[in-house]
Amino acid sequence: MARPSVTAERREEILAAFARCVARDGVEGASLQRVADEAGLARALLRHHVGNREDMILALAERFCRDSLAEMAELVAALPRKRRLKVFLAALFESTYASSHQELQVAAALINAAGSRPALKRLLRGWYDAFEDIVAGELRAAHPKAGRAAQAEVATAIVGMIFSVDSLTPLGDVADLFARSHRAAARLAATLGA
Amino acid sequence: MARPSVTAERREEILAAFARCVARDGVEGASLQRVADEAGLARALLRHHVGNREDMILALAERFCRDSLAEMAELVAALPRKRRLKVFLAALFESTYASSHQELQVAAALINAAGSRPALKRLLRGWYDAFEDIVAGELRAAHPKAGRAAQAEVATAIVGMIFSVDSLTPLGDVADLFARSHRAAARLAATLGA
DNA sequence: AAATAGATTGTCAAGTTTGATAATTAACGG
DNA sequence: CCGTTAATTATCAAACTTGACAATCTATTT
Repeated sequence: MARPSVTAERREEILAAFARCVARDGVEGASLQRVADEAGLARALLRHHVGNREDMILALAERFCRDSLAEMAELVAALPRKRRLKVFLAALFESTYASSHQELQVAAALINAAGSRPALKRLLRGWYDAFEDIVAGELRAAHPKAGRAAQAEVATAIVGMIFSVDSLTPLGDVADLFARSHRAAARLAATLGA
Repeated sequence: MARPSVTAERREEILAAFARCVARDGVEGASLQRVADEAGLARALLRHHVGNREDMILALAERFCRDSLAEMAELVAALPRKRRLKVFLAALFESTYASSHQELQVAAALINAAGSRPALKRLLRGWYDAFEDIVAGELRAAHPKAGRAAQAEVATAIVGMIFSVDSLTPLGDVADLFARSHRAAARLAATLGA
C-alpha cells in the first residue's frame, strides 16, 4: 500500500461540522462552503471524503442515527437497578444532557428534509421507533403491570416532550420549560403505577 | 387618488406562498425565486409589496403569530360548556385539524431561525407563552382545584406533544402517533382531577 | 530513491440568489 | 383625455453555490 488513509477521521470531522451547520441553518440552508469553513477544510475535500450534497445528507443521517442510539444504549446500560426510571427521566430532561440540543435540532432538520427523500424517511422513521421503544422498555421495566398500550402512550408523550423542548431552545430561557416538562413526564409515568 | 392598491391582498398571497416554502424547505432554504413561483408572481413584486428577505421573514412571523392565536381564540370560543376539555383536546389532536401541520412546521422553522434574530426571538417567545397560557386556561377551567404549578406542567406537556407530533409528520404514517399522543394528553389531564 | 496510493489545492464553468433601480403599463379621478 | 399613483416588467451587477477535474503534494512500501 501507500499513504495511509485519513478518510475515517476526516469524514467524522466533516460530518460533525455539517451537523453544526444543519442545526443552525437547516438542511437546505447549510451550504457546502460554510460546512468546509466550519470544518477548516477546503470544499473539495468534502467531495473527496464524503461525496456530493445528497451523499453528505444521507451520511449525516446515518451517523446521527447510529450515534444517537448508541448514546441512548449506553445511558440505559448505566442505569441503576433502583429508582431506575427516575434517573432515566432525569438524564433525558437534564438541560445539560451532553450535546443533545444540537443533536435533536439536527434530527428535526433531517426529518423536515425527509419529505422529499424516501431513503432518509425510512432511516429516520426507524430511528424514531427505536427511540420510542427504548423509552417504552424502561416504562415496562418500572411498571410491568401496566398495559402495553398505556406504556406506548406514555412513551410517545415523553419522547414528544423531549423533542419539543429541544426544538424550543433557540428561543432562550428554556430552563423552566425543561423543568416543567420533566415534572410532567414524571407525573405521566406515575399514572402507570398501581 | 389614482390606481387602487392591491398590496394588502398581494402581501397575503406572498406570505402564504412563503409559508408553504418555509414549511417545506426551512427558512434558509426558501429562496425568494421559489416563493415567487409558488405565488405566481415576479420576484420583484415580493420586494415591492413586502420588502427584502429579512423583512419577509419578520412579516411571516407576525402573520403566523397573529393568525395562529386568532384561530386558537376562535376554537376556544366555540367550545361547549360541558366536556369542554375533552372537545378541546380532540380538536388539538385531530389529525385533520385545519392546516395545523403546515402552521406548526412554519413555527418550527421560524423558531430555528430565531437564534440569530433577536426580534424574531421575542415575537415567537411571546407566541409560545400565549399558546401555553390558552391551554393552561382550559385546564384551569376544567380542574380549578388543581394547583397552578400542576396546571402549567400539564399545559407545557400538551403543547409539547402537539409540537412534536406535527414536526414528525414528514415521516409519514403519523395517525398512530396522533392517537397515542391524544390519549396520553387525556391521561395527563386526568391527573389534575380529584 | 522510486513507485504508488491517497490527500490536498487550484481552478473552471454553469447556474442560482439577492438587492437594486429604471422603464413600462394599468387603473382611477377629474 | 390627462395627470397621478401604484402595479408590473425588465435588467443589471455582485455574490454565492455546486459539480467536476486537473495538478500538486505527501506519506508509505519496496
